[in-house]
Amino acid sequence: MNDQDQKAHEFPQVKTVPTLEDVAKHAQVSTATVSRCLNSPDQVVERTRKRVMDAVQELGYAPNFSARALAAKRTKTIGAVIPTMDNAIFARGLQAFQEEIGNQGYTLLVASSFYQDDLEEEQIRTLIARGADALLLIGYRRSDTIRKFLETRNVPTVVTWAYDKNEDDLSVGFSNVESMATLVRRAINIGHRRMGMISAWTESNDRALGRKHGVLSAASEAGIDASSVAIVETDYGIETGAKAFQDLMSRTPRPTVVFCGNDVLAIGAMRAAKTMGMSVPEDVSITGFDGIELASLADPALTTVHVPHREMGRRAALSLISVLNGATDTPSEELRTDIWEGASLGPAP
Amino acid sequence: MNDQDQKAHEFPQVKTVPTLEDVAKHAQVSTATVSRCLNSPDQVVERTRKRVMDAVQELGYAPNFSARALAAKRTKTIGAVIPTMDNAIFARGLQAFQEEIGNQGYTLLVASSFYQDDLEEEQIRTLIARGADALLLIGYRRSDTIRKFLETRNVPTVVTWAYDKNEDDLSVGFSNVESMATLVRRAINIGHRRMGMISAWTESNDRALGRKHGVLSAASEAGIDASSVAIVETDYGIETGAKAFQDLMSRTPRPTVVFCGNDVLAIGAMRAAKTMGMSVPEDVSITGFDGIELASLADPALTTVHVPHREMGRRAALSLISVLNGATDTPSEELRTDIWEGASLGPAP
DNA sequence: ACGCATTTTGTAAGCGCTTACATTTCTTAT
DNA sequence: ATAAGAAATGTAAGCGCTTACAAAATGCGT
Repeated sequence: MNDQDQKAHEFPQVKTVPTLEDVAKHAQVSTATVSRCLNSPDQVVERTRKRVMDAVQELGYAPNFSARALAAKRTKTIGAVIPTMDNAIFARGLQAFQEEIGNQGYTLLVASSFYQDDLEEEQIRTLIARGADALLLIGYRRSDTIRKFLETRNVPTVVTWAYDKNEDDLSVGFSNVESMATLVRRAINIGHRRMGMISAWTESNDRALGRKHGVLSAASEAGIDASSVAIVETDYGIETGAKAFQDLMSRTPRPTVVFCGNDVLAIGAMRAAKTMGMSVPEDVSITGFDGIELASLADPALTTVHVPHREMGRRAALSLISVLNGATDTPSEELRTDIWEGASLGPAP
Repeated sequence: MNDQDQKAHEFPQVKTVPTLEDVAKHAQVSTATVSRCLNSPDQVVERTRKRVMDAVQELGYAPNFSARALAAKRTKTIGAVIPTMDNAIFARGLQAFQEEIGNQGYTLLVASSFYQDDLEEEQIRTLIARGADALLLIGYRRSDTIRKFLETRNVPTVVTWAYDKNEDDLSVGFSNVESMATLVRRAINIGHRRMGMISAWTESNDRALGRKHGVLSAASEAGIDASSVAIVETDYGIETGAKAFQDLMSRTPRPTVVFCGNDVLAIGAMRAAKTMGMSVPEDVSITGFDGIELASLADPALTTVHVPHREMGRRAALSLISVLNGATDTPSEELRTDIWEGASLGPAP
C-alpha cells in the first residue's frame, strides 16, 4: 500500500479518545453493562465482565470524569483551601489528609488563599463549582455570605487547625488559645514577667488571634497587665521574624521572653538574637509554635508547641468521609498539642 | 399568610442548586445568551448582560464545572504530579506554578506519587480522566505505556526539575548532572580526592541519578577512579541522612567530603557529624543540593546547589500555557543553578 | 423608507456518563 | 418439565452546559 492509496481511501483518522459506547460496542453489550462493570462489578456476571474488561484494556479506555460527575452528581473529590503551601506544616497536614481520603477513593483538590479572606471565598466557590463533595478549611473565621452559600449547597465541611467548643462547625483541631496559654504559663512559672510576642497578622486569621489571646490571658491570669505585653504583628517568614525581634528588643522594658506565633518566626527571632550578640536563653527566651522539624535542629533547640498535624489531617479525612457516608452525628474532635522542650526557653534572667 | 396556608399551597420546596436554565428563565433570555454572558460577555449587548448578571446574582448561580467541561471539552485545569509535598522545595515550586496559571484562569490539580513509578502512572491517568488540559511532571523517566497514553490523549506536558538536551519532551529545568559536577569540581579544586555521596534512591528517580552521575563524571574528569567514590543510597529524611553519614565515615579510606543529593540529607549528615564529634569543614566537608532556606541557617551554613524553584515553576506555567494557546514551537528552557557558598565545604584536611 | 451588512439572540443537538425501569435469562423448588 | 422469583442485561431519559446554525433585530447609506 502506498501513500497515494492511503490518502485516497482513508480519512485522515484523527486519533480519538474511546468512550463508554465504544467499549460497549466492542464488547457487544449495552453501555449500562459497561458502566456497571466499572462501578459495581458484582452486578455483572463473570463471563460478561471479562469481555468488557478486555475491551477496556484493548481500547485503553478511561472514563471521562466530567461526564461521570455530571450524571452521578458526585465527584469523589474533596476540596481543601489552605493559606499557603509555602508553610510546610500545612503541606504535611494536607498530605496526611490526602493519603487517607485516597484510601477511600477520593481525590484531593487544593487551593491557596494566601491568607486573604476574599481569595478564600473565591477558592471555595471554585472548588464547589468543580463539584467538590466536601471541603476542608482552616480555621472558623468566615463571612456570612460564604457560610450561607455552603449551607445552601449542602456541602459537608470540616474545620481544622482550630477547635472551639462554642462553634457549631464540625472541626478536628486544637485550641490555639489553650495551647499557647499552656506554654506561656510555663514561662511565667520560671520567672518571666516582661513578655513580648511576634504574631502573624490577626485581622483575618483566627488561629493567630487565638494564640495572641492565649498569651494575653495567661498573662492576666498571673496578674500581669495585658497591655504590658509587647506585641508585633508581621508577615510570615524568617526575615520578618528577625526584624520583629529587633523591634521588640528595642522596647523598654525589654522583654525577657518572646513568644512567636509560629516556628518560622521564631527561627528568625533566634537568628536576630545571634546577630545582635544576645544568647538564648541566657539573655532572652524564645518560643515557637507548630513543631516543625526545623525547631529541633535550631541551636539551641526551640521550645515550641507541637501540633499533631498529620494526625489532624488523617482524622479530618475520616470525619469528612463519615459525613459523606451518611453519618449524622459526627462529632468535632479536640486534639491535644504538646510542648516540645528545647533549650530556647529558660529561666528569666 | 399563615402556616396552614403555606403547607396547603406550596410544595415542600427542597432548596436546589440553580442552573443555567433557571437564570435564563429569570432573565427572560435563552440559555445560550446566559452562557455567552459568562464566557464572552462582549458578544452580548449591555442591556441584556446586565439583566442576566442580576439574575445570576439574585439566584446565587455558579456554573457547574463538570457540565461545562463535558460540553466545552476543556477544563481550564492543569494537573501536576510531584513526588511528595513533604519536601518544601516541590511545594514551593508548585506554588509559583499555581500562581502563574491562576493568573491565566487555570486551576491546579495536584497529586503525589511518593516516588513510586506505578503510583505516578495511576495519578497521571486520574488527572487526565479528570480532564486536565495539561500536565506538569517531575523528571523525564517514564514508562512507554504512559508516554503512549499521554500522546494518544494529546495532552501537553512539561517536565521540570530536569533538563537534558537529548530528550524530546518539553522541559523547563536544569541539568542535574552538570549542576552537581560543578560543585564537585569545586571540591576537587580545593584538594578533595576521597569522596563520599549520600544519594536518594536512583532506581526510579532520574534527578537523583543525574546528581550521582555528576559526582562520578567530575571525579573521572579529575582522574579519580569512579569506583573509589563511596555512595550510599537512602530514603529522604534527616535521620536517614545522619545514618548514611555514619556509614560513610566508617569506610576506609574515610572520605574528606560528602556530597548529598539534597539539603535535607545534608542537614542529617551535619547533625551526625556533630554527634560524632567531627567538625565541619575541618574534619570533613559536606554539601547539599536544592538550596532551601534551611541550608543557610545550618551551622556552619551549608554549601549547596541552589535550584531556582520558583522561577522554574513560573516558567513551566508560561510554557504550558503557550502550548495550550496553540504555540507550536515552545522551546525547552534550561535554567541555571548556582552555588550557595556556605562554610560547610572547605579545603581537604 | 429601503435593502444590505452586521450585531444580537434563540434553537436545539450533543458532550459521555449513570440509573430507573423494562425486559430477558437463569435458578430453583415442585 | 414448569412456574415463580432472582439475577443479568438492555433501553432510554436525563445531568447542565456549549456552540453551530438559524432567525431576528439593529444600524447605515442612500
